[in-house]
Amino acid sequence: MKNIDVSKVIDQCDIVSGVLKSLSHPIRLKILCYVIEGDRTVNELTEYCGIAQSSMSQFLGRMRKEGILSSRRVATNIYYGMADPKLKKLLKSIKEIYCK
Amino acid sequence: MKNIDVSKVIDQCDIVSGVLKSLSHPIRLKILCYVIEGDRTVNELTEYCGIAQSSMSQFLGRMRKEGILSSRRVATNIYYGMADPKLKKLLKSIKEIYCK
DNA sequence: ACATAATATTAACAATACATAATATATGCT
DNA sequence: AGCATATATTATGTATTGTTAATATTATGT
Repeated sequence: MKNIDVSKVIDQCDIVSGVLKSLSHPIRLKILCYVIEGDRTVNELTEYCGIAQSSMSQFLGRMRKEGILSSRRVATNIYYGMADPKLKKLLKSIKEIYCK
Repeated sequence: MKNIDVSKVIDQCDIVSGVLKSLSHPIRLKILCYVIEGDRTVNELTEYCGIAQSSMSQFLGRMRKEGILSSRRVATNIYYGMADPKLKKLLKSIKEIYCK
């Protein structure tokens, strides 16, 4: 196994902890775990998570601002998708570690 | 590459997001990145992070309660170490993803 | 142009987290 | 027993975050 070297994480603690903050809320994590399977509309996500539409919109808006989600409009629907390849990798790792 | 299957993450979103919350603060992340290299005393961690002793103690106490850090007393010093192998793995993954 | 469906924004409040200061506890030394 | 050092706890003010309700915007269909 490779040597443990977290020095670069330490240098970037502010940035990385910010990213992780996005995953630190159960609904946000649930959103991301759903969206990683494919783009979803706000409506789909709202029903899936069982929360108020306003809350969902705020969560999505926040994550879009943070650059981890992207959005595209199709008629009246807006599809959200994963915008950050690193986060995609991280979610997969999380699944590997916590769900086997 | 293996199929993406995050269904189990979804089942455990509450638990997993809780763990990630611990990494979502720059100082807590810094602490963990330092401790993963080997057990450290409160004093070492305090100086390393450059924060007040009381703050450090509260961060450490919190993470110990959450079960991600362990502590053992040696004379007047208390050494903190990683208590959770899964978190250890996760930190390594984070390093892989964000620091290469 | 109007009604409707989907999404976003704003405001107000409650809950949580952080920083700081002050005090308390535990251990070792003399 | 008394003192010094290391660590923990408590209390308080402040900031951040989450929730809810109300309102606004954007696009579609008639």
